[in-house]
Amino acid sequence: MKYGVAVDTLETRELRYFTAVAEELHFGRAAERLGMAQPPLSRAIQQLERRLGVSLLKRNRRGVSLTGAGEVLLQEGRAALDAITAAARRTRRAGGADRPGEPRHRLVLAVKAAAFHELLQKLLDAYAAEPDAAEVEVLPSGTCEQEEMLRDGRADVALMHAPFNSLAGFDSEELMTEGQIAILPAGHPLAAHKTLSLADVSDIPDLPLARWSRHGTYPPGPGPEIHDQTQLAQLIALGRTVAVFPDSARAWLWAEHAAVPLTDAPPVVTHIAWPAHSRSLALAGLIRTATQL
Amino acid sequence: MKYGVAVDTLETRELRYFTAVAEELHFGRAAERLGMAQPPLSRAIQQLERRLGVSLLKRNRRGVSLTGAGEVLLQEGRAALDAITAAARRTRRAGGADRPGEPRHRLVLAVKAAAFHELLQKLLDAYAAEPDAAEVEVLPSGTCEQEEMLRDGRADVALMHAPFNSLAGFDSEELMTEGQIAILPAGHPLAAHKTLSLADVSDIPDLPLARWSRHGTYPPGPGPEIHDQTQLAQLIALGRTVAVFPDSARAWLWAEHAAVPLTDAPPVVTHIAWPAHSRSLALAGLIRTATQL
DNA sequence: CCCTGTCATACCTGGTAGGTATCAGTGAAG
DNA sequence: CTTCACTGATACCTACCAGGTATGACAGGG
Repeated sequence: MKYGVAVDTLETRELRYFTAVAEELHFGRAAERLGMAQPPLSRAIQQLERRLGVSLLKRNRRGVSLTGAGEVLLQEGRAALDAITAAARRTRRAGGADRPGEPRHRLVLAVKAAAFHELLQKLLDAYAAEPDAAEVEVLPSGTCEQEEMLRDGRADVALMHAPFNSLAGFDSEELMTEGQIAILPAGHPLAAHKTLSLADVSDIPDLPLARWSRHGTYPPGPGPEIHDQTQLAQLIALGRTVAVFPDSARAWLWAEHAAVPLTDAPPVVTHIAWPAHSRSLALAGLIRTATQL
Repeated sequence: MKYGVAVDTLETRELRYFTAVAEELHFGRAAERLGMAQPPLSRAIQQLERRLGVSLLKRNRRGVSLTGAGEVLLQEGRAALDAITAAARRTRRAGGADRPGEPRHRLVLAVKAAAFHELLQKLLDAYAAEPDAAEVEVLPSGTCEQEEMLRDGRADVALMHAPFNSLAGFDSEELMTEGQIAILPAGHPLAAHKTLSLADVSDIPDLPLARWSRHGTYPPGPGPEIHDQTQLAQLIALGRTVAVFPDSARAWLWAEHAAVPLTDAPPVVTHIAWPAHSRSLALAGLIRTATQL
């Protein structure tokens, strides 16, 4: 009996296999995705179920579906796999930094592409002036992708916009709060208003709200599909759409744009966020700098 | 070349091995703790370092110490191992619950032993009255151990006392806020005061503050070492110590005790907290019940 | 009724994890 | 200076098991 102890442990391989099957709901496709043959995959899952003493998949005629325990393992397994790859990435990033003078840890800061201009600039400048500042790599991320990047170790720290980003699972500090504005074509009648409400801009007949891409998919609606800010700026300038942004977006407005404050939009809070278990000195320095801005 | 792809992945075994060595700082002892011989352990760590392309340990004459990258891997690896065992535990707990009627997920609620009496009672009663309530197992935990229990899957949800527990890394909802009181022997001169300050109780000559155990160790100081509330209650009754508690501790005071509000003690906020990635319906129900108390 | 698509089973093979024996370096003690 | 004690590394071997191929069992659809 080699097992019988340590049944509360899973192997990385098992997590990867199960996740693939649970996502594909098809052993053949999952095996293909994993770059292996189907039979060993079937067997591995069976062994996993036997070891855990739990049935994870319902093998129906024509396909596979998850049991309750399977759903739990999919959730928890993804989190665990993220933690594992994060460990590998961060370790590798910290490596090689031992010999040349200081342990000059490189920090990766995830930032929503084309946001936080001013704040980011100030932060980087202030931090670079610190005596023992680490090198900071700014990693542009797609819409609301920062959470993933922190979780899987691509980034060490991120600037986030509550309530758009979820701070759940991270440590964070509040940096600033701002209102939101509607960005309209300069010539539009509504652009003349001193203020607007969300209701005012959410159904302007000729100006549907733009829809941002998130992981390649778009929320439903009539508006144009957008995946970068320049694109959006152009569509607004052309009088084809309207968008709602935090106040600091004024920094990149064009002459053809008009900004009108929204009275009832929730305030946007910018946070600096990082994995709760982080203990890096370099990170601590960056956070200190940020909160003292 | 079998590797060359997927270098950003670590095996559970490798994480366990490295963690053991990093904690013991001694290959022999680590191997013993892992129940294996020393040579394969040495080799495994070497392979790990080669795969990551990073040196993790400094092999000095007489023992081993961690490099910067090693420190990072120890931190991140512990988090990953916790996530892995949490996945196994929670999956197993969810198992077998598929067939009998509803997927009757069992929830484990971690509670600091002998705290939250009233609130806990109300919560359990209210939740049990819900139509599709899961079975809730109350898991008593030592001082400030709830975080670990959530992290490694022994618990699904916890009641925590900010600022004593750190909510970092979890999702949480605030349940109640209360002041703190000093609990003194009834006959003591200070017991006659209407209010006290922290300074007043922190150095009463004849009543040193009690020191709570945390993971078997005690903070330094002159006071008696305490590891359960009954013990403490008795020592206070005997006039040997004084303690500071949230207001709700009045529920378990003895006749020989006197409670005096503290004016400058930070308020204690009771939270219900859970892993941020949790998606369980049963958990959501419990949280909803808690916030509506 | 056959054909197709699905997952499971049977059997084989190679890589590798882990064991034992031993080496090699270093500090302490005599 | 020599020797001993204690450390981690190396050499070599074996057994296990992960993964491959071939095939079976079973269900639906034409």
